[in-house]
Amino acid sequence: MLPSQKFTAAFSAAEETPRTLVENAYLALRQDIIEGKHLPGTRLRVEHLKDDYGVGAGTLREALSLLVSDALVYSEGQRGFWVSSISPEDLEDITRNRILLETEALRISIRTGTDEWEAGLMAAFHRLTKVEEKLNNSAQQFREWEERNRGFHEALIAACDSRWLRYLIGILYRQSERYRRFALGSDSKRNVHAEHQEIYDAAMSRDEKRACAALELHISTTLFVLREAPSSPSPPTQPPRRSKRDDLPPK
Amino acid sequence: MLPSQKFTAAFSAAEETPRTLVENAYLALRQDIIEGKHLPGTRLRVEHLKDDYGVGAGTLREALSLLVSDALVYSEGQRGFWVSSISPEDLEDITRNRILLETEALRISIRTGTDEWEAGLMAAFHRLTKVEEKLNNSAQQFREWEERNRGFHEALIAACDSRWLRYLIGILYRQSERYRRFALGSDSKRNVHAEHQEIYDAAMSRDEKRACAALELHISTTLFVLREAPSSPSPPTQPPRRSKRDDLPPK
DNA sequence: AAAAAGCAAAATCTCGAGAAAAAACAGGCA
DNA sequence: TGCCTGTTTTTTCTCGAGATTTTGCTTTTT
Repeated sequence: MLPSQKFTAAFSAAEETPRTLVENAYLALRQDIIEGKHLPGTRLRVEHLKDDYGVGAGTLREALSLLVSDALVYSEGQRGFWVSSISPEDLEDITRNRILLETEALRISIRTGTDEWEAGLMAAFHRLTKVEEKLNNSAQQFREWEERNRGFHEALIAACDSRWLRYLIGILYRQSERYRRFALGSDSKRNVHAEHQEIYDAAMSRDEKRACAALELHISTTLFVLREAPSSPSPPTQPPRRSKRDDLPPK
Repeated sequence: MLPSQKFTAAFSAAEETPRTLVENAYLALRQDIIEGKHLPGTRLRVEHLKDDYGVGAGTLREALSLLVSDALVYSEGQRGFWVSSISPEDLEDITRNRILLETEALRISIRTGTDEWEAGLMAAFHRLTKVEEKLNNSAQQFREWEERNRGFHEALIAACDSRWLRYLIGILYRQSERYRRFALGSDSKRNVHAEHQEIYDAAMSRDEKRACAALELHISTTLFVLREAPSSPSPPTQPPRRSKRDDLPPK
Protein backbone atom coordinates (compact mmCIF):
# COMPACT_ATOMS: atom_id res chain seq x y z
CA MET A 1 0.00 0.00 0.00
CA LEU A 2 1.00 3.61 -0.33
CA PRO A 3 3.51 4.47 2.38
CA SER A 4 1.35 7.27 3.68
CA GLN A 5 -1.59 4.91 4.14
CA LYS A 6 0.16 2.05 5.81
CA PHE A 7 -1.79 2.35 8.99
CA THR A 8 -4.87 4.25 7.97
CA ALA A 9 -6.46 1.99 5.40
CA ALA A 10 -6.60 -1.62 6.43
CA PHE A 11 -6.66 -3.24 3.04
CA SER A 12 -5.83 0.02 1.31
CA ALA A 13 -9.13 -0.36 -0.42
CA ALA A 14 -10.22 3.16 -0.98
CA GLU A 15 -8.79 6.26 -2.48
CA GLU A 16 -5.13 5.75 -3.15
CA THR A 17 -4.31 8.96 -4.91
CA PRO A 18 -0.79 8.99 -6.30
CA ARG A 19 0.94 12.30 -5.70
CA THR A 20 4.26 11.53 -7.33
CA LEU A 21 5.53 9.58 -10.31
CA VAL A 22 6.97 7.03 -7.95
CA GLU A 23 3.60 6.35 -6.39
CA ASN A 24 2.03 6.31 -9.80
CA ALA A 25 4.46 3.71 -11.08
CA TYR A 26 4.04 1.76 -7.86
CA LEU A 27 0.28 1.50 -8.24
CA ALA A 28 0.48 0.60 -11.92
CA LEU A 29 3.10 -2.05 -11.30
CA ARG A 30 1.18 -3.53 -8.40
CA GLN A 31 -1.96 -3.74 -10.46
CA ASP A 32 -0.09 -5.49 -13.26
CA ILE A 33 1.51 -7.96 -10.88
CA ILE A 34 -1.71 -8.81 -9.09
CA GLU A 35 -3.53 -9.21 -12.39
CA GLY A 36 -0.81 -11.44 -13.69
CA LYS A 37 0.57 -9.23 -16.46
CA HIS A 38 3.91 -9.89 -14.90
CA LEU A 39 4.04 -13.60 -14.15
CA PRO A 40 5.37 -14.90 -10.84
CA GLY A 41 9.07 -15.59 -10.95
CA THR A 42 9.84 -13.43 -13.97
CA ARG A 43 12.51 -10.79 -13.88
CA LEU A 44 11.60 -7.15 -13.72
CA ARG A 45 14.27 -5.43 -15.75
CA VAL A 46 14.50 -1.77 -14.94
CA GLU A 47 15.83 -0.86 -18.38
CA HIS A 48 12.77 -2.23 -20.16
CA LEU A 49 10.16 -1.28 -17.60
CA LYS A 50 11.14 2.36 -17.36
CA ASP A 51 9.96 2.86 -20.92
CA ASP A 52 6.73 0.90 -20.39
CA TYR A 53 5.79 2.97 -17.38
CA GLY A 54 7.21 6.21 -18.71
CA VAL A 55 9.55 7.09 -15.87
CA GLY A 56 13.26 7.27 -15.26
CA ALA A 57 15.34 4.38 -14.03
CA GLY A 58 15.80 5.75 -10.53
CA THR A 59 12.10 6.42 -10.20
CA LEU A 60 11.20 2.92 -11.23
CA ARG A 61 13.75 1.44 -8.84
CA GLU A 62 12.09 3.30 -6.02
CA ALA A 63 8.66 2.01 -6.99
CA LEU A 64 10.06 -1.51 -7.02
CA SER A 65 11.52 -0.99 -3.55
CA LEU A 66 8.05 -0.09 -2.36
CA LEU A 67 6.67 -3.29 -3.81
CA VAL A 68 9.27 -5.27 -1.92
CA SER A 69 7.56 -4.22 1.28
CA ASP A 70 4.32 -5.74 0.04
CA ALA A 71 6.25 -8.94 -0.66
CA LEU A 72 5.04 -8.81 -4.23
CA VAL A 73 8.55 -8.22 -5.50
CA TYR A 74 11.75 -9.88 -4.47
CA SER A 75 15.15 -8.28 -4.86
CA GLU A 76 18.76 -9.19 -4.37
CA GLY A 77 21.61 -6.73 -4.33
CA GLN A 78 23.42 -6.29 -7.63
CA ARG A 79 21.13 -8.84 -9.27
CA GLY A 80 17.88 -7.01 -9.73
CA PHE A 81 14.18 -7.56 -9.12
CA TRP A 82 11.79 -10.45 -9.60
CA VAL A 83 8.08 -10.93 -9.28
CA SER A 84 7.59 -12.98 -6.13
CA SER A 85 7.01 -16.64 -6.82
CA ILE A 86 3.87 -18.46 -5.90
CA SER A 87 3.42 -22.01 -4.74
CA PRO A 88 0.78 -24.19 -3.10
CA GLU A 89 2.81 -24.24 0.10
CA ASP A 90 2.99 -20.47 0.13
CA LEU A 91 -0.76 -20.18 -0.34
CA GLU A 92 -1.37 -22.62 2.47
CA ASP A 93 0.95 -20.61 4.68
CA ILE A 94 -0.84 -17.38 3.85
CA THR A 95 -4.21 -18.97 4.50
CA ARG A 96 -3.19 -20.34 7.85
CA ASN A 97 -2.03 -16.95 9.04
CA ARG A 98 -4.98 -15.12 7.56
CA ILE A 99 -7.23 -17.31 9.69
CA LEU A 100 -5.18 -16.63 12.79
CA LEU A 101 -5.17 -12.87 12.31
CA GLU A 102 -8.58 -12.22 10.79
CA THR A 103 -10.50 -14.28 13.30
CA GLU A 104 -8.71 -12.47 16.09
CA ALA A 105 -9.59 -9.12 14.54
CA LEU A 106 -13.17 -10.20 14.03
CA ARG A 107 -13.39 -11.31 17.64
CA ILE A 108 -12.27 -7.88 18.77
CA SER A 109 -14.64 -6.17 16.37
CA ILE A 110 -17.64 -8.11 17.59
CA ARG A 111 -16.69 -7.44 21.16
CA THR A 112 -16.12 -3.72 20.85
CA GLY A 113 -18.03 -2.72 17.70
CA THR A 114 -20.43 0.19 17.93
CA ASP A 115 -23.58 0.97 15.99
CA GLU A 116 -21.37 2.65 13.43
CA TRP A 117 -19.55 -0.60 12.87
CA GLU A 118 -22.81 -2.47 12.38
CA ALA A 119 -23.98 0.15 9.93
CA GLY A 120 -20.78 -0.01 7.94
CA LEU A 121 -20.88 -3.78 7.85
CA MET A 122 -24.50 -3.76 6.76
CA ALA A 123 -23.72 -1.38 3.92
CA ALA A 124 -20.69 -3.37 2.77
CA PHE A 125 -22.65 -6.61 2.83
CA HIS A 126 -25.43 -5.06 0.81
CA ARG A 127 -23.01 -3.84 -1.82
CA LEU A 128 -21.48 -7.30 -2.01
CA THR A 129 -24.83 -9.05 -2.18
CA LYS A 130 -25.98 -6.93 -5.07
CA VAL A 131 -23.01 -7.80 -7.22
CA GLU A 132 -23.10 -11.47 -6.25
CA GLU A 133 -26.73 -11.80 -7.31
CA LYS A 134 -26.06 -10.94 -10.92
CA LEU A 135 -22.67 -12.55 -11.26
CA ASN A 136 -21.60 -13.31 -14.79
CA ASN A 137 -18.03 -14.09 -15.72
CA SER A 138 -16.94 -10.83 -17.25
CA ALA A 139 -13.63 -9.36 -16.17
CA GLN A 140 -15.33 -6.11 -15.35
CA GLN A 141 -17.77 -7.87 -13.03
CA PHE A 142 -15.00 -9.77 -11.36
CA ARG A 143 -13.06 -6.63 -10.67
CA GLU A 144 -16.14 -5.06 -9.15
CA TRP A 145 -16.77 -8.14 -7.05
CA GLU A 146 -13.15 -8.18 -5.92
CA GLU A 147 -13.44 -4.61 -4.76
CA ARG A 148 -16.67 -5.17 -2.84
CA ASN A 149 -15.45 -8.41 -1.35
CA ARG A 150 -12.45 -6.56 -0.01
CA GLY A 151 -14.78 -3.92 1.34
CA PHE A 152 -16.81 -6.54 3.16
CA HIS A 153 -13.83 -8.17 4.76
CA GLU A 154 -12.54 -4.77 5.74
CA ALA A 155 -15.87 -3.80 7.28
CA LEU A 156 -15.87 -7.01 9.31
CA ILE A 157 -12.76 -6.01 11.19
CA ALA A 158 -13.23 -2.26 11.03
CA ALA A 159 -13.96 -2.03 14.74
CA CYS A 160 -10.71 -3.75 15.64
CA ASP A 161 -8.71 -1.12 17.44
CA SER A 162 -5.33 -2.65 16.70
CA ARG A 163 -3.64 -0.75 13.91
CA TRP A 164 -0.88 -3.31 13.67
CA LEU A 165 -3.26 -6.21 13.37
CA ARG A 166 -5.12 -4.48 10.58
CA TYR A 167 -1.86 -3.65 8.87
CA LEU A 168 -0.61 -7.24 8.96
CA ILE A 169 -3.94 -8.53 7.74
CA GLY A 170 -3.72 -6.13 4.83
CA ILE A 171 -0.40 -7.57 3.72
CA LEU A 172 -1.74 -11.10 3.73
CA TYR A 173 -5.00 -10.16 2.08
CA ARG A 174 -3.28 -8.66 -0.95
CA GLN A 175 -1.20 -11.79 -1.28
CA SER A 176 -4.24 -14.01 -1.35
CA GLU A 177 -5.85 -11.63 -3.78
CA ARG A 178 -3.08 -12.37 -6.24
CA TYR A 179 -3.63 -16.09 -5.90
CA ARG A 180 -7.34 -15.65 -6.47
CA ARG A 181 -6.76 -13.87 -9.76
CA PHE A 182 -4.78 -16.81 -10.99
CA ALA A 183 -7.69 -19.11 -10.43
CA LEU A 184 -10.26 -16.81 -11.97
CA GLY A 185 -13.57 -18.46 -12.59
CA SER A 186 -12.65 -21.84 -11.20
CA ASP A 187 -14.83 -21.43 -8.16
CA SER A 188 -18.07 -21.19 -10.07
CA LYS A 189 -19.77 -24.06 -8.37
CA ARG A 190 -18.98 -22.72 -4.96
CA ASN A 191 -21.66 -20.78 -3.17
CA VAL A 192 -19.62 -17.89 -1.93
CA HIS A 193 -22.63 -15.82 -1.11
CA ALA A 194 -23.95 -18.32 1.38
CA GLU A 195 -20.63 -18.23 3.18
CA HIS A 196 -20.70 -14.46 3.30
CA GLN A 197 -24.28 -14.54 4.53
CA GLU A 198 -23.37 -16.85 7.39
CA ILE A 199 -20.44 -14.68 8.46
CA TYR A 200 -22.61 -11.59 8.24
CA ASP A 201 -25.48 -13.03 10.25
CA ALA A 202 -23.22 -14.33 12.97
CA ALA A 203 -21.33 -11.07 13.21
CA MET A 204 -24.48 -8.96 13.39
CA SER A 205 -25.88 -11.14 16.13
CA ARG A 206 -22.59 -10.74 17.97
CA ASP A 207 -21.90 -14.44 18.10
CA GLU A 208 -18.12 -14.53 18.32
CA LYS A 209 -17.58 -18.25 18.07
CA ARG A 210 -20.00 -18.79 15.22
CA ALA A 211 -18.69 -15.82 13.25
CA CYS A 212 -15.07 -16.85 13.62
CA ALA A 213 -15.88 -20.41 12.65
CA ALA A 214 -17.71 -19.18 9.57
CA LEU A 215 -14.85 -16.87 8.63
CA GLU A 216 -12.32 -19.64 9.11
CA LEU A 217 -14.33 -21.95 6.92
CA HIS A 218 -14.65 -19.23 4.32
CA ILE A 219 -10.91 -18.58 4.12
CA SER A 220 -10.12 -22.27 4.19
CA THR A 221 -12.53 -22.98 1.37
CA THR A 222 -10.73 -20.43 -0.75
CA LEU A 223 -7.53 -22.37 -0.22
CA PHE A 224 -9.23 -25.61 -1.09
CA VAL A 225 -10.76 -24.22 -4.26
CA LEU A 226 -7.57 -22.61 -5.42
CA ARG A 227 -5.62 -25.76 -4.77
CA GLU A 228 -7.90 -27.59 -7.15
CA ALA A 229 -7.71 -24.86 -9.76
CA PRO A 230 -6.33 -26.14 -13.05
CA SER A 231 -5.01 -22.76 -14.15
CA SER A 232 -2.64 -22.49 -11.25
CA PRO A 233 0.82 -22.06 -12.73
CA SER A 234 3.73 -24.28 -11.93
CA PRO A 235 5.43 -23.23 -8.75
CA PRO A 236 8.81 -21.58 -9.20
CA THR A 237 11.04 -21.59 -6.17
CA GLN A 238 11.36 -18.41 -4.19
CA PRO A 239 15.03 -17.42 -4.40
CA PRO A 240 15.97 -17.13 -8.06
CA ARG A 241 18.65 -19.63 -8.89
CA ARG A 242 21.58 -18.72 -11.03
CA SER A 243 20.71 -19.96 -14.47
CA LYS A 244 21.39 -18.93 -18.00
CA ARG A 245 17.92 -17.81 -18.85
CA ASP A 246 16.17 -16.94 -15.63
CA ASP A 247 13.20 -15.13 -17.04
CA LEU A 248 11.48 -18.09 -15.52
CA PRO A 249 13.25 -19.79 -12.64
CA PRO A 250 13.86 -23.51 -13.03
CA LYS A 251 11.56 -26.35 -11.91
CA MET B 1 15.42 -6.41 6.96
CA LEU B 2 17.34 -6.72 3.74
CA PRO B 3 14.95 -7.44 0.88
CA SER B 4 16.78 -10.60 -0.03
CA GLN B 5 16.39 -11.97 3.48
CA LYS B 6 12.78 -11.19 4.07
CA PHE B 7 11.81 -14.79 4.42
CA THR B 8 15.01 -16.52 5.27
CA ALA B 9 16.06 -14.87 8.52
CA ALA B 10 13.28 -14.56 11.02
CA PHE B 11 14.56 -11.62 12.99
CA SER B 12 17.27 -10.91 10.46
CA ALA B 13 19.67 -11.46 13.27
CA ALA B 14 22.68 -12.89 11.60
CA GLU B 15 24.79 -12.06 8.63
CA GLU B 16 23.30 -9.12 6.83
CA THR B 17 26.03 -8.36 4.37
CA PRO B 18 25.36 -5.22 2.36
CA ARG B 19 26.18 -5.68 -1.30
CA THR B 20 25.28 -2.22 -2.54
CA LEU B 21 25.45 1.33 -1.28
CA VAL B 22 21.70 1.32 -0.90
CA GLU B 23 21.80 -1.65 1.43
CA ASN B 24 24.71 -0.09 3.25
CA ALA B 25 22.88 3.14 3.85
CA TYR B 26 19.77 1.18 4.82
CA LEU B 27 21.56 -0.75 7.54
CA ALA B 28 23.32 2.33 8.88
CA LEU B 29 20.11 4.33 8.96
CA ARG B 30 18.20 1.54 10.62
CA GLN B 31 20.84 1.20 13.30
CA ASP B 32 20.76 4.93 13.97
CA ILE B 33 16.98 4.98 14.19
CA ILE B 34 16.76 2.00 16.51
CA GLU B 35 19.50 3.40 18.71
CA GLY B 36 17.74 6.73 18.85
CA LYS B 37 20.27 8.85 16.98
CA HIS B 38 17.31 9.97 14.92
CA LEU B 39 14.52 10.70 17.36
CA PRO B 40 10.97 9.52 16.72
CA GLY B 41 8.95 12.07 14.81
CA THR B 42 11.86 14.03 13.43
CA ARG B 43 12.20 14.75 9.75
CA LEU B 44 14.73 12.91 7.67
CA ARG B 45 15.91 15.45 5.14
CA VAL B 46 17.48 13.82 2.15
CA GLU B 47 19.66 16.81 1.37
CA HIS B 48 21.39 16.69 4.74
CA LEU B 49 21.48 12.96 5.21
CA LYS B 50 23.08 12.18 1.88
CA ASP B 51 26.24 13.90 3.08
CA ASP B 52 26.18 12.19 6.49
CA TYR B 53 25.92 8.76 4.94
CA GLY B 54 28.11 9.54 1.97
CA VAL B 55 25.74 8.61 -0.84
CA GLY B 56 23.75 10.36 -3.55
CA ALA B 57 20.25 11.67 -3.05
CA GLY B 58 18.61 8.95 -5.14
CA THR B 59 20.47 6.26 -3.28
CA LEU B 60 19.41 7.59 0.07
CA ARG B 61 15.82 7.88 -1.06
CA GLU B 62 15.85 4.22 -1.95
CA ALA B 63 17.26 3.28 1.43
CA LEU B 64 14.49 5.28 3.08
CA SER B 65 11.89 3.48 0.99
CA LEU B 66 13.23 0.21 2.33
CA LEU B 67 12.86 1.49 5.87
CA VAL B 68 9.25 2.34 5.19
CA SER B 69 8.56 -1.36 4.81
CA ASP B 70 9.93 -1.95 8.29
CA ALA B 71 7.57 0.76 9.52
CA LEU B 72 10.53 2.57 11.01
CA VAL B 73 10.10 5.43 8.59
CA TYR B 74 6.97 7.17 7.45
CA SER B 75 6.67 9.01 4.17
CA GLU B 76 4.18 11.16 2.36
CA GLY B 77 4.38 12.05 -1.29
CA GLN B 78 5.99 15.36 -2.05
CA ARG B 79 6.52 16.01 1.65
CA GLY B 80 9.39 13.79 2.57
CA PHE B 81 10.32 11.27 5.24
CA TRP B 82 9.96 11.11 9.01
CA VAL B 83 11.13 8.77 11.70
CA SER B 84 8.07 6.83 12.81
CA SER B 85 6.57 8.15 16.00
CA ILE B 86 6.30 6.16 19.15
CA SER B 87 3.60 6.17 21.78
CA PRO B 88 2.41 4.08 24.71
CA GLU B 89 -0.63 3.01 22.71
CA ASP B 90 1.56 1.87 19.86
CA LEU B 91 3.76 -0.15 22.18
CA GLU B 92 0.72 -1.78 23.73
CA ASP B 93 -0.55 -2.63 20.28
CA ILE B 94 2.77 -4.14 19.27
CA THR B 95 2.92 -6.15 22.47
CA ARG B 96 -0.56 -7.53 22.05
CA ASN B 97 0.21 -8.78 18.57
CA ARG B 98 3.62 -10.08 19.49
CA ILE B 99 1.92 -12.27 22.07
CA LEU B 100 -0.60 -13.50 19.55
CA LEU B 101 1.99 -14.37 16.92
CA GLU B 102 4.91 -15.54 19.00
CA THR B 103 2.90 -17.87 21.20
CA GLU B 104 1.39 -19.40 18.08
CA ALA B 105 4.83 -19.88 16.56
CA LEU B 106 6.13 -21.33 19.81
CA ARG B 107 3.20 -23.72 19.97
CA ILE B 108 4.04 -24.98 16.49
CA SER B 109 7.71 -25.22 17.31
CA ILE B 110 7.11 -27.30 20.40
CA ARG B 111 4.74 -29.54 18.52
CA THR B 112 6.96 -30.16 15.51
CA GLY B 113 10.49 -29.37 16.69
CA THR B 114 13.19 -31.95 16.12
CA ASP B 115 16.35 -32.71 18.04
CA GLU B 116 18.05 -30.06 15.96
CA TRP B 117 15.61 -27.47 17.24
CA GLU B 118 16.28 -28.50 20.84
CA ALA B 119 20.01 -28.30 20.22
CA GLY B 120 19.75 -24.84 18.71
CA LEU B 121 17.57 -23.63 21.55
CA MET B 122 19.92 -25.02 24.12
CA ALA B 123 22.87 -23.26 22.51
CA ALA B 124 21.04 -19.95 22.26
CA PHE B 125 19.93 -20.15 25.87
CA HIS B 126 23.45 -20.87 27.00
CA ARG B 127 24.80 -17.86 25.12
CA LEU B 128 22.13 -15.70 26.67
CA THR B 129 22.70 -17.05 30.16
CA LYS B 130 26.40 -16.34 30.04
CA VAL B 131 25.90 -12.70 29.21
CA GLU B 132 23.09 -12.28 31.72
CA GLU B 133 25.23 -13.60 34.55
CA LYS B 134 27.80 -10.84 34.29
CA LEU B 135 25.52 -8.02 33.33
CA ASN B 136 26.86 -4.55 33.98
CA ASN B 137 25.37 -1.45 32.44
CA SER B 138 27.84 -0.72 29.67
CA ALA B 139 26.50 0.03 26.22
CA GLN B 140 28.73 -2.65 24.78
CA GLN B 141 27.27 -5.23 27.14
CA PHE B 142 23.77 -4.17 26.36
CA ARG B 143 24.33 -4.51 22.64
CA GLU B 144 25.70 -7.99 23.17
CA TRP B 145 22.74 -8.90 25.35
CA GLU B 146 20.33 -7.51 22.77
CA GLU B 147 21.88 -9.69 20.10
CA ARG B 148 21.77 -12.84 22.19
CA ASN B 149 18.27 -12.15 23.43
CA ARG B 150 17.16 -11.90 19.83
CA GLY B 151 18.95 -15.13 19.12
CA PHE B 152 17.09 -16.85 21.95
CA HIS B 153 13.69 -15.68 20.83
CA GLU B 154 14.54 -16.69 17.30
CA ALA B 155 15.64 -20.15 18.42
CA LEU B 156 12.38 -20.58 20.30
CA ILE B 157 10.34 -20.38 17.13
CA ALA B 158 12.94 -21.76 14.74
CA ALA B 159 10.99 -24.95 14.22
CA CYS B 160 7.87 -23.09 13.16
CA ASP B 161 7.39 -24.02 9.53
CA SER B 162 5.42 -20.93 8.61
CA ARG B 163 7.62 -18.48 6.75
CA TRP B 164 4.97 -15.80 6.87
CA LEU B 165 4.48 -16.10 10.60
CA ARG B 166 8.21 -15.77 11.18
CA TYR B 167 8.33 -12.80 8.84
CA LEU B 168 5.52 -10.96 10.61
CA ILE B 169 7.05 -11.70 13.99
CA GLY B 170 10.30 -10.22 12.76
CA ILE B 171 8.63 -6.93 11.89
CA LEU B 172 7.09 -6.61 15.32
CA TYR B 173 10.22 -7.71 17.12
CA ARG B 174 12.30 -4.95 15.60
CA GLN B 175 9.68 -2.42 16.59
CA SER B 176 9.74 -3.52 20.20
CA GLU B 177 13.51 -3.49 20.05
CA ARG B 178 13.39 0.21 19.32
CA TYR B 179 11.18 0.82 22.32
CA ARG B 180 13.49 -1.16 24.52
CA ARG B 181 16.44 1.01 23.59
CA PHE B 182 14.57 4.05 24.70
CA ALA B 183 14.13 2.61 28.15
CA LEU B 184 17.70 1.41 28.50
CA GLY B 185 18.63 0.44 32.01
CA SER B 186 15.23 1.04 33.52
CA ASP B 187 14.51 -2.62 33.99
CA SER B 188 17.38 -3.25 36.34
CA LYS B 189 15.30 -4.59 39.16
CA ARG B 190 13.55 -7.07 36.93
CA ASN B 191 14.80 -10.60 36.86
CA VAL B 192 14.80 -11.21 33.16
CA HIS B 193 16.89 -14.31 33.41
CA ALA B 194 14.34 -16.09 35.55
CA GLU B 195 11.71 -15.42 32.90
CA HIS B 196 13.95 -16.77 30.19
CA GLN B 197 14.73 -19.80 32.30
CA GLU B 198 11.06 -20.58 32.76
CA ILE B 199 10.34 -20.29 29.04
CA TYR B 200 13.34 -22.42 28.25
CA ASP B 201 12.46 -25.16 30.71
CA ALA B 202 8.87 -25.34 29.58
CA ALA B 203 9.84 -25.42 25.92
CA MET B 204 12.43 -28.13 26.40
CA SER B 205 9.96 -30.28 28.30
CA ARG B 206 7.50 -29.77 25.44
CA ASP B 207 4.87 -28.22 27.65
CA GLU B 208 2.95 -26.05 25.20
CA LYS B 209 0.62 -24.34 27.62
CA ARG B 210 3.24 -23.59 30.21
CA ALA B 211 5.74 -22.32 27.65
CA CYS B 212 3.22 -20.05 25.97
CA ALA B 213 2.06 -18.69 29.30
CA ALA B 214 5.64 -17.96 30.27
CA LEU B 215 6.36 -16.28 26.96
CA GLU B 216 3.21 -14.21 27.20
CA LEU B 217 4.15 -13.10 30.69
CA HIS B 218 7.65 -12.29 29.48
CA ILE B 219 6.47 -10.07 26.62
CA SER B 220 3.82 -8.45 28.78
CA THR B 221 6.31 -7.65 31.48
CA THR B 222 8.43 -5.85 28.94
CA LEU B 223 5.45 -3.66 28.15
CA PHE B 224 4.83 -2.99 31.81
CA VAL B 225 8.44 -2.09 32.49
CA LEU B 226 8.73 0.18 29.49
CA ARG B 227 5.49 1.88 30.37
CA GLU B 228 6.95 2.83 33.72
CA ALA B 229 10.23 3.95 32.20
CA PRO B 230 10.98 7.59 32.99
CA SER B 231 13.16 8.09 29.93
CA SER B 232 10.34 7.37 27.53
CA PRO B 233 9.99 10.41 25.26
CA SER B 234 6.79 12.32 24.82
CA PRO B 235 4.52 10.69 22.29
CA PRO B 236 4.26 12.50 18.97
CA THR B 237 1.30 11.65 16.81
CA GLN B 238 1.83 9.38 13.85
CA PRO B 239 0.87 11.39 10.77
CA PRO B 240 2.93 14.58 10.72
CA ARG B 241 0.63 17.54 10.96
CA ARG B 242 1.16 20.59 8.84
CA SER B 243 2.90 22.98 11.17
CA LYS B 244 5.42 25.72 10.83
CA ARG B 245 8.32 23.89 12.39
CA ASP B 246 7.66 20.19 12.14
CA ASP B 247 11.09 18.95 12.99
CA LEU B 248 9.20 17.71 15.99
CA PRO B 249 5.51 17.09 15.45
CA PRO B 250 3.17 18.88 17.85
CA LYS B 251 1.94 17.59 21.22
C1' DA C 1 -5.91 41.07 16.05
C1' DA C 2 -6.74 37.38 12.96
C1' DA C 3 -6.95 35.66 8.48
C1' DA C 4 -5.74 35.71 3.70
C1' DA C 5 -2.59 36.50 -0.04
C1' DG C 6 1.88 36.96 -2.06
C1' DC C 7 6.84 36.26 -2.31
C1' DA C 8 11.36 33.99 -1.37
C1' DA C 9 13.92 29.95 0.22
C1' DA C 10 14.33 25.20 0.87
C1' DA C 11 13.34 20.57 -0.01
C1' DT C 12 11.53 17.03 -2.74
C1' DC C 13 11.13 14.69 -6.96
C1' DT C 14 12.89 13.40 -11.48
C1' DC C 15 15.88 12.21 -15.21
C1' DG C 16 19.93 10.79 -18.04
C1' DA C 17 24.72 9.45 -18.33
C1' DG C 18 28.75 7.03 -16.56
C1' DA C 19 30.97 3.30 -13.47
C1' DA C 20 30.62 -1.34 -11.73
C1' DA C 21 28.92 -5.78 -11.62
C1' DA C 22 26.73 -9.91 -13.39
C1' DA C 23 25.25 -12.79 -17.14
C1' DA C 24 25.90 -14.73 -21.66
C1' DC C 25 28.94 -16.37 -24.97
C1' DA C 26 32.88 -18.54 -27.25
C1' DG C 27 37.02 -21.07 -27.33
C1' DG C 28 40.34 -24.32 -25.47
C1' DC C 29 41.43 -28.45 -22.82
C1' DA C 30 40.83 -33.10 -20.65
C1' DT D 1 30.70 -34.37 -24.25
C1' DG D 2 31.67 -31.84 -20.23
C1' DC D 3 34.14 -28.27 -17.76
C1' DC D 4 36.94 -24.42 -16.95
C1' DT D 5 38.53 -19.69 -18.59
C1' DG D 6 38.63 -15.28 -20.77
C1' DT D 7 35.90 -11.88 -23.49
C1' DT D 8 31.73 -9.41 -24.86
C1' DT D 9 27.29 -7.78 -23.82
C1' DT D 10 23.68 -6.65 -20.95
C1' DT D 11 21.93 -4.83 -16.64
C1' DT D 12 22.25 -2.88 -12.36
C1' DC D 13 23.83 0.72 -9.47
C1' DT D 14 25.20 5.45 -8.60
C1' DC D 15 25.59 10.35 -8.87
C1' DG D 16 24.73 15.34 -9.86
C1' DA D 17 21.88 18.88 -11.87
C1' DG D 18 17.35 20.84 -13.12
C1' DA D 19 12.11 21.21 -12.65
C1' DT D 20 8.16 21.20 -9.25
C1' DT D 21 6.22 21.44 -4.98
C1' DT D 22 6.08 22.67 -0.41
C1' DT D 23 7.23 25.59 3.40
C1' DG D 24 8.26 29.92 5.98
C1' DC D 25 7.96 34.69 6.20
C1' DT D 26 6.16 39.23 5.07
C1' DT D 27 2.56 42.15 3.71
C1' DT D 28 -2.14 43.30 3.09
C1' DT D 29 -7.01 43.09 4.14
C1' DT D 30 -11.24 42.43 7.01
